Amino acid sequence: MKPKISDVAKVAGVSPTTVSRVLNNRGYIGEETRKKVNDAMKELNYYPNDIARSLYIKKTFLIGVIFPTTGNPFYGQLIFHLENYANSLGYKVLLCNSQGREDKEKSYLHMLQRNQVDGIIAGAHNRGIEEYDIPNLPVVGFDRYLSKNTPVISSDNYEGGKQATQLLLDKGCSKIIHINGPIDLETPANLRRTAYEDVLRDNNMLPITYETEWANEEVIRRLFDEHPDCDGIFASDDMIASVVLREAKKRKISTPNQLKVIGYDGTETIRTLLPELSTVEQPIKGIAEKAVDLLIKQIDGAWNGDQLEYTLPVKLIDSETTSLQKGEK
Amino acid sequence: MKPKISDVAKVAGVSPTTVSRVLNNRGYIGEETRKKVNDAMKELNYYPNDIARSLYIKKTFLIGVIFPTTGNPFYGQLIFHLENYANSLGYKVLLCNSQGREDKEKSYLHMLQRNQVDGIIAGAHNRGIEEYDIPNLPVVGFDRYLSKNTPVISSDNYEGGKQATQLLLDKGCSKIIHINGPIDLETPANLRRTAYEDVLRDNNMLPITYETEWANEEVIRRLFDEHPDCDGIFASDDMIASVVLREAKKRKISTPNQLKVIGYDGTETIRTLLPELSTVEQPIKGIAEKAVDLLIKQIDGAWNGDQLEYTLPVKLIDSETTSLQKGEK
DNA sequence: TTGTATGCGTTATCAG
DNA sequence: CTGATAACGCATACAA
Repeated sequence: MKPKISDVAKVAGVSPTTVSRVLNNRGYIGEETRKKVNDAMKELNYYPNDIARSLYIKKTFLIGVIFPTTGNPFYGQLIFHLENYANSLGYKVLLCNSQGREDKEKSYLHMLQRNQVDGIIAGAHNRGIEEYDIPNLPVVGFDRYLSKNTPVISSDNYEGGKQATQLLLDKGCSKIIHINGPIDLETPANLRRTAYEDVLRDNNMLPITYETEWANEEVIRRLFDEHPDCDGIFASDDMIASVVLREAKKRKISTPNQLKVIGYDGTETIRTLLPELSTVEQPIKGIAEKAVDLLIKQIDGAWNGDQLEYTLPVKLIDSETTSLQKGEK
Repeated sequence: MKPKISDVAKVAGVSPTTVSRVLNNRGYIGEETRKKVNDAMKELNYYPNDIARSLYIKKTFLIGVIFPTTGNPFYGQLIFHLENYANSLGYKVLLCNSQGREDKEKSYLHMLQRNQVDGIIAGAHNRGIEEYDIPNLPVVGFDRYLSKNTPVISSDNYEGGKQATQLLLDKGCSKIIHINGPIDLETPANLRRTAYEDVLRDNNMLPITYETEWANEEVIRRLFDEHPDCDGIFASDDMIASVVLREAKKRKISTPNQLKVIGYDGTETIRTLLPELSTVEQPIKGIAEKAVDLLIKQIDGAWNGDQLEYTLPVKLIDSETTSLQKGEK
C-alpha cells in the first residue's frame, strides 16, 4: 500500500538508513546516492510517516488548542492566527471546542495527552480546572489563570477598561453601567471591570455592573428597565454591546445622543458588520503569536519561567456609538 | 518519564498483554486482575499513547479539515460543528486555514498525508486542485468539486437563490442585481447565480451580476455608481450584504423602502449582530454532520459511491431589509 | 485466563 | 560515505 522507507530504499538500491539520511539531511551523503534516492521517492510518491517518526523522536509537533468555540468571531479569529503562526513554525493544531463546559474540557485534556501533543494553548470563559498542572506539558493560557505556574497572555484589560470608561465620561455620560461576565471566574478580563470601577469612583460616581455569561437579552432588558436614566454602557464584549444597541433601538433610545455604548474586542467581523460600534480593539494577531512563541519556548526548554503574565496593548476605537461622525445628522 | 504499558504491568504484577487487554476490553480477563490493572493505571496516572497505537493499527482517528479561515463566522461555525460532531464519534480534528491560497492548501494536503489522517473535509473558495484525488484517502467537499469521485455537500443553492430572488420580486423590486464570487470557480454555490438568472429571465428581466472574491467595498461602490436605479440586491453572502447595507446608508438610500437587500448564510453571528438582514439560512449543523457521516462511511468502507452530490434544504429569512416589520415606522 | 514474541515505520548508534 | 541493528509504545497471533 503506502510506500515506506524500505520500499524507497529497494528502488534506489540503497539501505533504509541512507534514505532516512537524505530525508533528514543528516550526515554525509554522496551526491549520486542522494539523487537516486530522491528519484525513487518521486517515483513512488513517497511521504514519510510522521506517526512513526513521532513515536521514535518523542515529539509530535502537535499543539492542542482549547477554546469555547470557533463559531464566535473573536475566538475564530484568534484560532486562525494561532494555527497560522504555529504552522509557519512547523507545528500543527489539534482543535478543541470546549463550549465552556468543564466536562468537555477535561476530556479534551486527556485526549490531547493521549495524542502526545507537545503543548497546549487554552482560553477564557471556562471555570478553573486544577488538571492543567500537568508535569512536563507546556501550557499557555489566554485571559485565564490555568494553574500556578502557567503563563497567561491577555490584552491590557485594565488599560482598556479604563480608556473605555474614560471615553464615556469625556463624552459627557453621567450614569455609566458596565456589563461583564460572571465575577467568580478569576480571569485577567476582570480587570476591565476593576478599571471601570476605579475610574467611576475617582469621579465620585457609583459603579453598577450587570453580569451575564453570554450576550443575554434578558439581562440587558432588565438593565434598561431598572436604569432608564442610564446614558453610557461599557460592555465587556462586542456581541453584548450589539445586543444593547438593538434593545436601545427597540426602546427608541437614540444612540449616541441619549445613550453611548462601547464594547470590547474589535474583531474584523465586528468592524465589518458593525463599524459604528465603538470598542476596545484587542491585538488578536499579536496575542496569538505571543502565545505560540511562549509555548514553543517552553517546549524547547528555553523559558526561564520568571514572567507569568504578559500584557499586550489595546487600541481605543471611538466610533459612532460614542460620538457623532462628521457628515452625520 | 511517562508511564508505559510495561510500567503498569510491572506495578500490577501482570504482563503487558494483560494490561493491553483490559485497556481495550478484548478477550477474557479475570475480575481480580482487571482490578489490579486499573488500580495500577490510576496509581501511575497512565494514559495510553495513541501515537504508538496508531502506528500499529494503521488508523489515527484524525481527520483533516481545510477551510479558508476560522475567522469568518460561517466557516467558524461550520468548523465548530464539524469538530464537535467528529469528536462525539471518536475522531479528532487537525485544523488547516488555507486562506484560499492554493500553495497553502497543497502544503496542508501533504502535511495531512504525512500525519496519516483517516480522511479530509475541505471547503469552498479555493481554486480547483487535482491533487485531491488521493488513492485510498477519503475526502468530502463542501460547496466545491474536489475531484471526479469525491462527494460534495452543499446547501440547496439553487433553491436558495431562487427563493431569495423571488422574494425581492414579490416585494416589488424592478431592478435586481446579484453579487457573487468569481464565476470561473466551479462550485455548487454558482447555482445561486444560475437560479437568480433563471428567475429574472422568467420574468423578462435582465440579470446583472457583479463579481467579488471577498466583501469588497470598491465593487459595491461601482455597482451603486453604475446602477443608481437598482432597487433590489441579492448578495451571495451576508458579509457582502452588510457592506451593501452600509454603502446604501452612506448614500442616503433607505432600506427597505428604496432598496431591498438579501444575503446568504444566516450564521448565528449575523443573526445576532444584524438581525434586520434578510438572508437564506444554510443548515450549517446539518451540513457538518452530513459531511462527517459521509467521511466516516468512506473510512469504514461502507460508502457505495453512487451518490456524489448531497443537497440540504435552506430556510428563507424575510427580515427588515426586505420588508417593514410590524411596529416599525 | 494469561504470557511471549513479533512488527507497525522511523531514527540513532555503531561499525565498516 | 554507507549499512545492519535496536528501540520508540502498543496490539496481535500464537503458546501455555
